[in-house]
Amino acid sequence: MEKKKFYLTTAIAYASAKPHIGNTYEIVLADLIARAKRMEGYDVFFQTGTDEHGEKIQLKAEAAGITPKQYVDNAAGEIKRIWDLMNSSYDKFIRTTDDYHEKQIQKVFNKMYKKGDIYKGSYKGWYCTPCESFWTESQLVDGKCPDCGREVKMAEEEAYFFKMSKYADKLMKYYDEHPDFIVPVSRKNEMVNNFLKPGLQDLCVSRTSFNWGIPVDFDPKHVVYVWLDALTNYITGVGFDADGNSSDLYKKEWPADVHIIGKDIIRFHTIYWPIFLMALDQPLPKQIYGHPWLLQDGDKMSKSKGNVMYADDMVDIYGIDAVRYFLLSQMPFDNDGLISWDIVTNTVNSDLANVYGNLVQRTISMCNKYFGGIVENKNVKDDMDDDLIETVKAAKEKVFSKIDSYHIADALDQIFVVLRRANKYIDETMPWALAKDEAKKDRLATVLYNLMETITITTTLLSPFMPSASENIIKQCGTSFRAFDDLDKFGLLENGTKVTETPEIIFKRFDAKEVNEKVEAMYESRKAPEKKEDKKEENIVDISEITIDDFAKVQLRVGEILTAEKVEKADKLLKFSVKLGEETRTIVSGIAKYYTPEEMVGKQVVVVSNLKPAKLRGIESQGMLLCACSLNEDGTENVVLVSPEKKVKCGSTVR
RNA sequence: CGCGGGAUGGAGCAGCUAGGUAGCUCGUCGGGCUCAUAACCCGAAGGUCGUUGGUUCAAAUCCAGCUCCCGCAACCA
Repeated sequence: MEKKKFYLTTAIAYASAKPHIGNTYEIVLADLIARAKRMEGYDVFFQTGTDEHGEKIQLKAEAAGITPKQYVDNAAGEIKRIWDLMNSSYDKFIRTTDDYHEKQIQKVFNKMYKKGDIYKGSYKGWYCTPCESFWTESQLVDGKCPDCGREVKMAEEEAYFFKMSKYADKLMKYYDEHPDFIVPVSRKNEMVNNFLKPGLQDLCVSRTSFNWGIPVDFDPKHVVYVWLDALTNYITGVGFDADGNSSDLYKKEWPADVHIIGKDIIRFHTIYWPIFLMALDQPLPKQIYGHPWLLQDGDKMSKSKGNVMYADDMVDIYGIDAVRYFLLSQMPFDNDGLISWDIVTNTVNSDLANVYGNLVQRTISMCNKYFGGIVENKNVKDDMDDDLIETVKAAKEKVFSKIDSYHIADALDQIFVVLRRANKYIDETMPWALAKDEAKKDRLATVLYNLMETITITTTLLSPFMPSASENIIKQCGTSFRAFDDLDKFGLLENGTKVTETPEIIFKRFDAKEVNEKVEAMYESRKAPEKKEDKKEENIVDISEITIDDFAKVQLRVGEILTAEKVEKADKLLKFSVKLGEETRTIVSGIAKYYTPEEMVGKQVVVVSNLKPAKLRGIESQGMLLCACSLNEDGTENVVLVSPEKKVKCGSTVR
């Protein structure tokens, strides 16, 4: 019988920075599913890769003084290194800078254009020249600029658009007919209520403001929008051809069985991606699973907060499989998971070392001690065996049904129920007592056989989660992985199996204090060089000296705050009118978290008075308030207004 | 009133779709055992299931209001 195919993908990782442990979760999760499916007998194709275009990468490359291509080569290499380090068994690693991909994107764009789904248009709107901004009809006040009240004119900026709305009904219908399309379901409602019901806007699918992207071949000053570029990897990677000459691999694998993605990009995968596919007359993926995030100290992980946890650092300390285990066991199905060095240490110790590792260790050493390492079932049964055996036999079904519904932590928990049961079985049967009585030798043999059989089956079940550790254990047990079809049977372990004479500890215990010291030292040793690099990369201006003339360009003046109010629908912004000598200006500032409007009124502040006006939440801010900013111990920001030390005349210059 | 999620013993979670004695892991305390990685096994303490009201013989579970957190969106000159 031919094997059923199973095509799964991760989202492709954005090649702008080293992936942290939260990003790494996704590849481990996908890898687990891939391995589990292979074990079940599916013919699995597993694709991952990197997303390498876009303005952000262009800017980062410029800041680093290298070409974007050099930048992404480097970043993609780093991502691939970590994916490999985590022992992920992908079949294909696609990069959006691969030439076959770029060529297909151009074809796809062309095809959509010819079909009429993409049209050349413009950000058209009412343009206020002094304010340099576009307004929609509804934003205008009496037909004039809502900001400055001046005349506006109809203006355009050239761009290509995709007719999203054309496919909206079809997409809704697809949702209805495929209730499992979006997992978890709660996300589906979010998409429908937020985007489909209000009506889909046409999506701008080209950019002219930067050039690091795939050029539109018939209009090369445009670059293809990154999401159209990135999403399409799922078909180009397996050989899709827009002209109809798709590869056999494509014909076999597409549609994908599941796209595994982070919950933050569900919208792109459940709305734009299916619609792009409809436009190409291709079938839609069967399922999108938007997994939750790993939060560090209750916060979304981000580089700016420092002390970010990386997979390779964790592997250095705990080992690959312990890290994989942690990621997979810690993440709830529908809720964000937590991570910290203490939590990892604790989890690894209590689950892997105490329950699993120790069970293996004590069982092997008893086999050696009492029977010279030979495992043999003498069939001296006891009622107390039944519960253990039933628990073992029931595990397979439970584990795989949990994996199928992406309840990964629950699947692991099912296995650990068996392992805990086995530890208890040792206490119930008391092998050391049996060993003292020669007449009970055969009973003792059976007890140890039951334990070894339990270890063989559970270790096989654990192998997709922890491939190399389970292989190691199976080897120490002197046996081999149990076949999938036999996982719900008990008693297939061959008599005469010989365990290793020299068992080695597979999961050792860690001392939380030692781990923390190690981590401290690691962060410390890294601090100095990394800081420099960061500055070079992101804040090139900060480190270069300026001349007095440069400084003279900045006009600082003292202003007095006349009024202050909150900006509607923006929780960070306060709007001020500030008196600067004769004139009064409107200034918007993001300090609502630190100051209330009331306490601001009457204060004298330092204002950058010749800053180019900018629009914030639709309000023009004509200057900037100076604040002293620092990071608190707990990572939160402390922001304090800079104010003249004595009352001075309004509008005084500051130098 | 932009959209959505959450609130369950000290910590992290399950239970809620189909109401009926509140469950798991970790931690704490007491005991047991000695094959094992100071591990393993047993027992105990600890919760009026965010709050108020409603439906019901019966509500963590269904309904309504409220409070507080967290995401998305917007936004930090």
